[in-house]
Amino acid sequence: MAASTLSEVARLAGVSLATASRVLNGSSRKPAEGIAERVREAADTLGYVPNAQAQALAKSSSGLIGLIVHDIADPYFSAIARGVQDAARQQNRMVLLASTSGAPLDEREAVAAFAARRADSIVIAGSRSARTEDAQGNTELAAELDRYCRNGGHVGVVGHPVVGAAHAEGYHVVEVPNEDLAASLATELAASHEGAFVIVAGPDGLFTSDDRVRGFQRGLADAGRPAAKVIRTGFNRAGGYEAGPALTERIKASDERLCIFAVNDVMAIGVTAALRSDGVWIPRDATIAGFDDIETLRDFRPALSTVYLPLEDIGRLAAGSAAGSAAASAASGADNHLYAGSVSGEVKLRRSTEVPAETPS
Amino acid sequence: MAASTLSEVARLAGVSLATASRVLNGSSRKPAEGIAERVREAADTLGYVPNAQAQALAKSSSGLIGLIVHDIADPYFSAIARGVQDAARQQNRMVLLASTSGAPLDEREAVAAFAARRADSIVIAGSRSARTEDAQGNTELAAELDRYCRNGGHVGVVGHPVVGAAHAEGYHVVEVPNEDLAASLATELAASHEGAFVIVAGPDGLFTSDDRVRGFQRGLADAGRPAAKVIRTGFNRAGGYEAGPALTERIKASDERLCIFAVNDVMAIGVTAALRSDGVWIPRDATIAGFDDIETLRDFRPALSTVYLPLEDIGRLAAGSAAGSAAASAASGADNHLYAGSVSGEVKLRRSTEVPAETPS
DNA sequence: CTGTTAGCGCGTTCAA
DNA sequence: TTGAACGCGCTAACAG
Repeated sequence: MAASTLSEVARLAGVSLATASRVLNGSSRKPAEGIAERVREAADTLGYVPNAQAQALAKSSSGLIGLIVHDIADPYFSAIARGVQDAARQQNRMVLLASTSGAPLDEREAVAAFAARRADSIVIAGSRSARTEDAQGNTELAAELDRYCRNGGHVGVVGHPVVGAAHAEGYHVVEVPNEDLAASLATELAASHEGAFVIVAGPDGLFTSDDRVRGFQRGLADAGRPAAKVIRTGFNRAGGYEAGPALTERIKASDERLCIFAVNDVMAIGVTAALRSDGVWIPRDATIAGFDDIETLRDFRPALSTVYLPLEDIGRLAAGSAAGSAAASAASGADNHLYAGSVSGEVKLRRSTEVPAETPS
Repeated sequence: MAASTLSEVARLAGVSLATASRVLNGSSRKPAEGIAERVREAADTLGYVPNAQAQALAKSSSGLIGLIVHDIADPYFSAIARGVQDAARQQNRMVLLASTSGAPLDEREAVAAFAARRADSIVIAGSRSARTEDAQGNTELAAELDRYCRNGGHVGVVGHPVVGAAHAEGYHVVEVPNEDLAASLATELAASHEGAFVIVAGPDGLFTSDDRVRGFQRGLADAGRPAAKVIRTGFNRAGGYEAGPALTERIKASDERLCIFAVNDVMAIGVTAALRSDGVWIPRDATIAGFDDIETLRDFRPALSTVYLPLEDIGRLAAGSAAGSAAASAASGADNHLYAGSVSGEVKLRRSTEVPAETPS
């Protein structure tokens, strides 16, 4: 990766390094236009590309935003990534990507790598977990983040603070009202559904999943309904699919109509696919709702009832909380290094939870 | 972003910089274990994180892979991104992300930014375009890439070479047999479909789209069928949706069954949604096929006939062609700086192109 | 085997 | 305004 350097440009233009630097990169002091033109010309003929590494080293600011996701191919994360990317663009920065499949230790490693690259800020988009097997990983991740923040880094976390993380300066959280929205969803569903409810959830300890389960149960309770049974499975499409057989059995065994709440859309899709292969049709034989309102899934049939989440905005906010700390602080009085803004969602009832008016042919 | 430096560690451990460096970062020379332990301890208590920028500057190798996509939230690109990410992980590198919405000038800028960061290699995943309005952008992009390659950079392009790019050392292309696969698709469809065909394509000049159109027409011709009419629209879901009305009209006007080929899956989904809103049902009133076999869309009903593309492998290959140049060169005899490997796909006929056996109730 | 030294490419003080 | 010199943090030649 050899390329022409600033000193080469300076020599060709017959000026000093300092002058060339002032011309080519934004400086407060503006050299004479005559000289400037010569320098620019020299840079052009040499095909000069400033070495960002060296600039970063000299200025100690890299122009990098680190983004940590579980899986970039998951539409949930790629939507957030788009938001982060957008914010980065506006801040004139670039996005460094890391996929960790959710393991705290991998995330710790990613944070360390970002810190090594002196990323200006880090966005952590994956759901936090409180599972015992993740305890050590969480501790180490928290320590790594803490150190990063202490060194002047900014962190934006989506959803929940990292377990055990200190409320350090520069540490921000984009709050996602998973619980309240799930409660609203339950309330609305309870209004039209008379049978029982079942929740297809992610592994115990996964905050996002747990929040949605808790909220849904609360909504049910508020509506005077008994708590739903909870099936634990993987937090992805495959997990939903695996939950299929148990659900099929329950549906076929009872005359009562069942309403399934899968804690995210891709799980709901997995469940639907599994049920379908068993001859159970939505919404004829049972109804189902998801969460996230994933864009790619909106054309699904039956249209999936779900909760819309402004994923792109979430990413933008998380990425922006680093650069726009001042604004965020101004908006919220106290506790301003924890708060990075919050977003709201919206319950979307669609065909998958419609109660059929009458039996079709 | 201040952090403890190597010299601080060295001082605390009572050794020289060089020794500390040798201990903490991989070096051929291994210091005595007693000293090494002291250094590691010092690094640990200081929370030392090596400055990758400085390392890169000294070694002139950044450990960065630049990835250029049109839109990271598009499942096609996020699947490729996953592959790139995976390859990066294996190479012990990190991925730098840039979304450009397909404008060559934006891509040029991204390449420059990657070059500035001294990325070891750059992967360009978006479709190339030969539209006249992109001519200047293509030229500049090609020039930028050329310079990058000449400076020792490696480039991996998915699908088509950048228009006008020199076949420079370090320039690789992952060939995607869009045309042949589209021809196969046409052949298989022609075997069971008796009516006319229509193609819903992207803008004229978009290589990926044009290739698929050409291949499909060729397959049709080989099967003794007349060429399909081509509707030009946006290369995304919205484009497909917009093509709906025209298709509806055609379908309702004629008694003949129509088979639609949308040049990618998301367009096919858009078309399907539009038709459905007009009361046209797939595969009852018409059939449709897409291209890409997007994972998130596999649970769609009616199941979409399409052409499977190993997107993740494509990303892996494109990213690997930089690091594994030697292997790639060995595999292909001549022309080895252009060839980075090729992939194959597979026609997947599903329900969306099934001819109904008889009319249901 | 260890320590010293000279860059890597650039920003930024200082004098001039 | 311009230029010379130093330092950013680290690696890789040397010398010891």
